[in-house]
Amino acid sequence: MNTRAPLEPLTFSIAGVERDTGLAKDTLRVWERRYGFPQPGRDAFGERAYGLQDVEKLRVIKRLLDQGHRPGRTVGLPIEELQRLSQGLSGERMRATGLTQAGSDEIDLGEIVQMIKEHRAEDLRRALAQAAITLGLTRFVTEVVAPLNVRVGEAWMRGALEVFEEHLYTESVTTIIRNTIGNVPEQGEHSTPKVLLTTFPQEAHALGLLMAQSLMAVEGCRCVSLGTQTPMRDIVLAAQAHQVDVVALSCSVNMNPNHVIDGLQELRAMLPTPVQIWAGGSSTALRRRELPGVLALTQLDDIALAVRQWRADHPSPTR
Amino acid sequence: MNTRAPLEPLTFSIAGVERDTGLAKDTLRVWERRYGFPQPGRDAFGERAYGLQDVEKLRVIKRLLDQGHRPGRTVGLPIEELQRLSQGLSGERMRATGLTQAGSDEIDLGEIVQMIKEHRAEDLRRALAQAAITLGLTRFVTEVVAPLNVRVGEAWMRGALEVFEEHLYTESVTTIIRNTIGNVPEQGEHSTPKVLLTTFPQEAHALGLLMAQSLMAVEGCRCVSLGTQTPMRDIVLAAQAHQVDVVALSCSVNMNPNHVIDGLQELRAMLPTPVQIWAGGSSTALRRRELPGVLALTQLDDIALAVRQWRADHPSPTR
DNA sequence: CAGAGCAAATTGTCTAGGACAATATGCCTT
DNA sequence: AAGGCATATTGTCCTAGACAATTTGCTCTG
Repeated sequence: MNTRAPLEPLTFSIAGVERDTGLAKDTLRVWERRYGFPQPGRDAFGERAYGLQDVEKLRVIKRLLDQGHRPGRTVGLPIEELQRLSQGLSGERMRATGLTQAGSDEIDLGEIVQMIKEHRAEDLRRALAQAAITLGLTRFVTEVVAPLNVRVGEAWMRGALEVFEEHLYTESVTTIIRNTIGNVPEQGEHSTPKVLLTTFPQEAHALGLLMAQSLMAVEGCRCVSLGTQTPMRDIVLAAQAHQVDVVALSCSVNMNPNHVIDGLQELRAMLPTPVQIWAGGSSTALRRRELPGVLALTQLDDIALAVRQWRADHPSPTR
Repeated sequence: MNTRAPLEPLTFSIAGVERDTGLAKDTLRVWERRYGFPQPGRDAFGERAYGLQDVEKLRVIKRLLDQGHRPGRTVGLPIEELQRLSQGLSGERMRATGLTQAGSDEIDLGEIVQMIKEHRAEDLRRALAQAAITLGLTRFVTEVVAPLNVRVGEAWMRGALEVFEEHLYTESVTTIIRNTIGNVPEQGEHSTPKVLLTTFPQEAHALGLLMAQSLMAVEGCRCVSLGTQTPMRDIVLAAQAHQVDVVALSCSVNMNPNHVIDGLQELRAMLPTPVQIWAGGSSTALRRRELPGVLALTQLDDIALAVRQWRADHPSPTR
């Protein structure tokens, strides 16, 4: 009925693994059948009990799959081999996409990561606030928060960061961005485009949404945010009620790529044609192939471009 | 491999229904087996195809379940009966809990509810911001937000408010409170008590936590918020890392009362004695019986009292 | 009459292996 | 090289049974 959470989670239930890795229960069972991995033990009730090592290996596999590897060639490989693949590819990718540990020249990101690890909450908040003021909201989000997210995410994957440390980071950044958005002058009733921001029901990650909102606010959009996890039906109802020009969805890596694609297509079918759909975030589904009627914004910079393109296509009639 | 989303979604796949209703696939199948509802047709491939009416009825059922109804007595009932139940319960509860429509004398809460229903997003934000400035943060939270939450909750129970309308309300209030907290002068490094704020993993409701944080900030506490859903283990680690005096938990009605009690007791056992535990929110568990070593704050006003009591018990040694 | 204790009913999630459509891969031909 | 086609891969759906966790309803007791 529920997942027994022992004080020391030596084992995970299949539901727990689904939560932690994003791999569906059916998938986990079929991998076990086909590839012989993972091969969880059984608890007193005959139910699968995954070890910590299994879960970690599954996380590595998940990342490789997201990068284009195939299950048949990765699941079943020893962990060292996977890490080699992971290393090789990430170096590859970094050079290919130019994703070096880039970031602002003016702000020392390493110093900020250090503050997180040393639990200097007040210093962290001050440093972030300082950076936001110095750089302005757009550069703060693109040059500080985005690369920090990458670093924090990687540290968390490596196990170098505790959950509560990541929570504090997220909360601090959220506070700073929200405060700074508050200082952006409010848009007039007739400025365009009007954008509805939210995430799908499976997506609980609020920070990406907030980052998108901040960039749009700076660009002069009228933003209506519903927060995270809005049911499909309500996204459609809200778009109609608020008469928005664009529906913007944030999809993080944690989401199942198939769910992202299905969701976007279903949404496209339910929304009237003039309403555009913009999908952003780090979900691999957005990089895979183009979806008709959906604009994929794979980088933060794309947001400003999309806004300008929209304005070029929709010249204001009365001014 | 994925669910075919027809252009006219006359039917939904089981995955689509899971997305739209939040009911797990396993649950949908077992309901069909046990209660004979829903009884979806089959598509060309022998897979379940749910009709639009089924999905709508399932949504109503889901809402009733969230309000405490039991599946055996709701699933299988005709739709009219369900709607009658939906109407009836909210009146019942209102009288039972004595939740009269109290609120600020100076702010017209009915007007604000009206704005939510009419989707006047900008007006809503303005009215809330206005109220926050006029009344100050403490009175805004206790006299405007708290009673509004009750009204919005009631309306939602009655089905008079759509999910997206509730989302917009929550998002708007969050924005205003966070902006206003930003204006509270920061506390010095030695002000006390230092409070860690968060919620248990099952509790996703962020607004109650934010309200508590705002009242504590006004009272001059040093607040460290981890946001919602921190694992038990990390609450303990964070309390130690940040050397807090108090751990404050927010528990809404949505939480299972037994989980609340178990969680609090477990936490009490893991935290050192000098660290106090304050538990607030509308969870019924807090009203039931006293827990040793846990301070239950059943009303918002209790927060200020608790802070003052703490200070009386812990006279500042160096000043 | 409130509360404690216990049996019975309810309910969500797990189990097993089989099936198959959608996609990706490999090979052959031009 | 580029296009077309057979084959392999892979995620999700299917059925039906089982059972632990919780809730409900009853009875006994102070």
